[in-house]
Amino acid sequence: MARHLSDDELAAYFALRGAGDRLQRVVAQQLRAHDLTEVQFAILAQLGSGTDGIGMSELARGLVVTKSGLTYQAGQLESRGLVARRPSTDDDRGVLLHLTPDGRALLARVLPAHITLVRELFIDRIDPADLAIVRDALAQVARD
Amino acid sequence: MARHLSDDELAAYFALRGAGDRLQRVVAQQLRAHDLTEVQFAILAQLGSGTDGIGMSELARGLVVTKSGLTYQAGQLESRGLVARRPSTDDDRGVLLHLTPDGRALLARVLPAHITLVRELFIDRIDPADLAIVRDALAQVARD
DNA sequence: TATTGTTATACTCTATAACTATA
DNA sequence: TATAGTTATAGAGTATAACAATA
Repeated sequence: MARHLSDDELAAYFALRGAGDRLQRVVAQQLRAHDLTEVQFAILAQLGSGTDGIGMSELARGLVVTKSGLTYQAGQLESRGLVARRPSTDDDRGVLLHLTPDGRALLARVLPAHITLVRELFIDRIDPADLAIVRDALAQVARD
Repeated sequence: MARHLSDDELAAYFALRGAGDRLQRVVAQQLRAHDLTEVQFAILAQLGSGTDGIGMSELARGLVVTKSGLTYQAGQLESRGLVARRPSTDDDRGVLLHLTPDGRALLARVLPAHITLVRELFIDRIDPADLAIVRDALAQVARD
């Protein structure tokens, strides 16, 4: 078992944490301007990917939160008219969460700003020739 | 202004967020086994870098938290005997926070496990030839 | 029996503002 | 006046456990 990290390895680790933290902080700040937290944005983004609505349990698993935590956040978003609950047709226990038109409109306003931020802070700072290497390397880290 | 991200760019962004989130989640889990939160670990790690103690305001700025937030966390750590407050000699308003022997001992137990985790999850998954590229690229993202 | 979703509840953490003391 | 640090306080968010309804 290795007992230490070399200077280069430590620098790489700090760079990863620094980049991840920076991006998270700036994104959170941008979302706050739309009165959204990161969790709420993640919910809207998930719901925006499909068109059919997503069950509460499945959504909670995908976002790595508890069911009760999601119930709370869904309530917050529902009270603002951004999402709505619909009973599931296949499973009488189920509830499908989906975007309202207002929710979809908000997402459509927020996403471009989000993308611009990602470009400014991340993509545009990396030599295009290196981007594939960075992508593949980081994908390995996220891999189970 | 660019209005979208290419598939490759999007994949790179997801990889960065995925890697950052993954690392944060796993590290938090490991720290929880020592009854430490990430903030508390960050405080201990900062205090462990030097030997002289750090002022509350300076520490709060470094960790991007408010003074009152740090007062709370310092109180948590102090009640567990991991840190101690000492009045500053140069500035009668100041308080220097420093590690107790117990705090230093805990840090000495936690750090190797932390380093092993970083190696397993990050360093060892990247081709050594690519590590410098990843490091430099990510350092650009963290840069102001 | 297991799963879906909600509720009640308690707890942790964070920030704001007010305050004291010193620079 | 500004800064160091604490305190009081309130608010947001999260998890646990108990619950009802359905699979």
